Amino acid sequence: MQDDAVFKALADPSRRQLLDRLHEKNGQTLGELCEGLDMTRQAVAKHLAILKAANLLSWKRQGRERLHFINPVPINEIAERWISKFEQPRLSALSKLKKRLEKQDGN
Amino acid sequence: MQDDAVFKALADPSRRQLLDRLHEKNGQTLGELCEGLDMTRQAVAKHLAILKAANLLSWKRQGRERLHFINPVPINEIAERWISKFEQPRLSALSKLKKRLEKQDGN
DNA sequence: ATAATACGGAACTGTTTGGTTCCCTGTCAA
DNA sequence: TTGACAGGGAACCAAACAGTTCCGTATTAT
Repeated sequence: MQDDAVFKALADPSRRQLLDRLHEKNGQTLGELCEGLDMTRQAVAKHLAILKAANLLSWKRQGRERLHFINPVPINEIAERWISKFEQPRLSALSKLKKRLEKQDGN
Repeated sequence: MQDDAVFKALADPSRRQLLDRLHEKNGQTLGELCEGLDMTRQAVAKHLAILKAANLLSWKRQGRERLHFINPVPINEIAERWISKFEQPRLSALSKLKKRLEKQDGN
């Protein structure tokens, strides 16, 4: 599966936090992303590499810095392809569905 | 974070496959879900326990069987809470465009 | 009653993973 | 040109994880 890397990348809280940070402010450097993150720079770099491998972000060198840019497309693809498998337009419809499904076979 | 269990649960291909199967046919037993899955019943049971802990499915005993029911609500919450962080309107417009273009090309 | 069926529990194992430490390379400023 | 700054590579470690095997407990069928 192609989306495996994306799901695995999103499975870690630190990586989701990094995406959050990049979403707040795009184009941050490695050092910037490390601030306040209670882990070493190398650990953060590893997480960013995993996110990059999942195509969730990209970066480019600028001098001795590395600028990071988020790529929301794969997440959107999950929303459209995977999650839409369970697609019900609204939450109210969803809870109705759940109840109906539970009645369906059992009881 | 509350959604951590959901992301972790979705990170495994076998678990996604189990959700797929349940989506195709709800209310299946453990044995049914094991069929053709190239792993032992106990392994499948573990996966299902993880999915249950993430509130992605539930089950109830019926005699000596265990019937499984999918719960799409947490996935929808991801779609609404997490994914909407990344400029969903622009992206869905983009993917609609992409689909339209793919129809024209026929590839 | 006996045996097959359907599942539960727990110990054990190899691999993955999140994180560290140590050291190296490239870039900018004084 | 020297040194500080920003990042890169790789070895290493402990914990988590996917999966197995062995055995136990209800439930159903004969």
